[in-house]
Amino acid sequence: MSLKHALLGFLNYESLTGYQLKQFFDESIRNFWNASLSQIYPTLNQMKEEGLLTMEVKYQDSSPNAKIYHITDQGRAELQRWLAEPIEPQPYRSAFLIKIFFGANIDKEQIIIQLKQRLQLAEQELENRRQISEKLFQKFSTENGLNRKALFWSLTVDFGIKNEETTVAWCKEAIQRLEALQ
Amino acid sequence: MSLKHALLGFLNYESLTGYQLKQFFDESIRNFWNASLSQIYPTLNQMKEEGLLTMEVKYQDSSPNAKIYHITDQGRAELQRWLAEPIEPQPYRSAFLIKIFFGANIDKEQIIIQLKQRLQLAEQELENRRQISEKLFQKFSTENGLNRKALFWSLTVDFGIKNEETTVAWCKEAIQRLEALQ
DNA sequence: TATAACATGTAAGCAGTTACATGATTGG
DNA sequence: CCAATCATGTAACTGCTTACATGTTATA
Repeated sequence: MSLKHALLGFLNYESLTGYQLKQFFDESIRNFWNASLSQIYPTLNQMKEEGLLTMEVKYQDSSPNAKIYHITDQGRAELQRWLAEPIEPQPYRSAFLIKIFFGANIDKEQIIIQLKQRLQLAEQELENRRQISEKLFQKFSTENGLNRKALFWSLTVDFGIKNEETTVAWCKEAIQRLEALQ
Repeated sequence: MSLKHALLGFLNYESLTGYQLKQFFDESIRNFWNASLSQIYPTLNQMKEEGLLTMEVKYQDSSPNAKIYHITDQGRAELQRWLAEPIEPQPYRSAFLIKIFFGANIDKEQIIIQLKQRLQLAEQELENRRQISEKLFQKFSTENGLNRKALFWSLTVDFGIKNEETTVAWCKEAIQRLEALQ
């Protein structure tokens, strides 16, 4: 389960609560792995049972009690193992491509409308990720380029940018090909 | 559920058994939506209950009895409705990008190995999809280009090709950037 | 003689979503 | 006074995967 390893990844940098982990997800890896609090909390509990984490209750005056999770040696070992393990290819699924595939069943104008929506979405996402990329460089640039951590982060952002660019290009071409259809 | 609509899409062209539908999946949309027989059979049953399909048993001498499914008017209406309905963006998930994101936790060589594996996979897929594309053109080209159905099919194949190309380019760049790291 | 192709399913489990539940503190 | 932020969960449901179950016919 990748969620577990993502949690281990963050907790290997610093000890955090479930709530904080959710914030880290939202600020960094949301674009390629999102998780809800209602999934994070039970997963952390389970990981504690498995010996990957330990938990410490922090009593707070000005806010509710919080459970801080710490990674264990076993957890660190599991993270390393997973990172080095060869990838198992994930099946790709796209409901949108099913629509395109069966597009001959409806008016081409209706498909064009959907392609234009998809294009707009991709353009927004592209702009969004370009901004993330720029912030990353502003924050973590050193005289020899990005620092080690930020280099890896920027690779994932670059992947997103390249993919959105591809989607934009494909949508535009698809719209043209359909408009050329008599 | 997209699976239902994919099944409706195929059954709108011709009546088929669950087994045949699986073959259609494997031959056409597998690259962006796969389904197992153990998911297809119960889904067809459910769709029959919902009035989207009717079922007819075909007794065969030379092979087991088969259940042929026919789309109903209600099924056709549902397919049209779904095709015209605006898309709800699907969350993208990539365990591989999580590994890259946390790549600073292990030796860069280990990440490079994984990137090279990913690159090889993408190159294979790219070759594969280019062949599919060529076959499509050989089979369905007319004097004004592809016929209507095949045009939509080719759009989905093109999407795959463009994406694999992007992945190939990104992997190569990522490997270079990591190798340049001292 | 075995295995691939034809043909249909059930049952258990997993990962993730959505809805529901509780309650304090801070800022507009 | 209301909404947002902080903080933790449970329960039901959905879609999909994996393992199991059954049986015939054609082909190598």
